[in-house]
Amino acid sequence: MDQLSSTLSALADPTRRAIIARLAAGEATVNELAAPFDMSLPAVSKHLKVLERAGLIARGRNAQWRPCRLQAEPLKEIADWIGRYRQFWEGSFDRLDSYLDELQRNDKSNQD
Amino acid sequence: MDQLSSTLSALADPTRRAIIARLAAGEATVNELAAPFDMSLPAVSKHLKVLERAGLIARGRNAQWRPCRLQAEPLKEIADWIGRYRQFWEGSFDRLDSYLDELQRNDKSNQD
DNA sequence: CCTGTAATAAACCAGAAAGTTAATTATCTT
DNA sequence: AAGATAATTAACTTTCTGGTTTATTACAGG
Repeated sequence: MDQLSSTLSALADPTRRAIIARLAAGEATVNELAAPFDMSLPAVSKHLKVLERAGLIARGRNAQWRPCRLQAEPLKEIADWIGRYRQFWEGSFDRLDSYLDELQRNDKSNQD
Repeated sequence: MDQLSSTLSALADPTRRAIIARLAAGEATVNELAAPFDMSLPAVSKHLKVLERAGLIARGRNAQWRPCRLQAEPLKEIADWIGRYRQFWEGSFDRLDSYLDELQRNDKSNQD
């Protein structure tokens, strides 16, 4: 799966977004991350694996703990993608102008 | 499913993102949208239903055609969510400062 | 060395997703 | 009324997802 798709699908789950939000406050162990959820530890462990495979978290090692930390870089790709459509939700816009702008931009960054 | 999750999961598919990109250039019928893909028409029809349920497209009616048009408003919610993490991918940052900023912001817009 | 704690792995299950082909509906055209 | 075109619906298959419980691995400390 491409990077953008795997980042988006990793984020398309409220539990995983909550984990990201928690990690924005700093490192945390698996048990700490799991505490707020009404869900087994292995379930949280699986969510972490999804986030890890998407490159959104990294895991260290400290004795029997695996502290997780946020790796936000993949979010940039989403921000970039969505930025192309900003004009479509921001107030009024002239569709033809928008289209022409888009075509011009496409000289450099295309696709998707 | 919550709005943010359904928008993110709708976008977590390259076919659907390509459809969005196409619609940014203006309305299109189902057959027009399906043309670039090596996939049956019903498959595309299903993708459109996913996008519609996420509020990302709207469908009109013109004789036997159902022209689709982009509705980008749900993207705003993603942009807002992701904006909270901008500091984490933009160059260097001081984590404690970031955290404190975040806490302050949370007085107003919380969750997720 | 045994026990407790942190975490992952394995095996399993139910339901959702993404595709297929064949059938159906709706509309225009002649 | 018949036929062609646009699109959806139905029925089905396969694979993925998100959860469970039980078992296993890895480490710390008495």
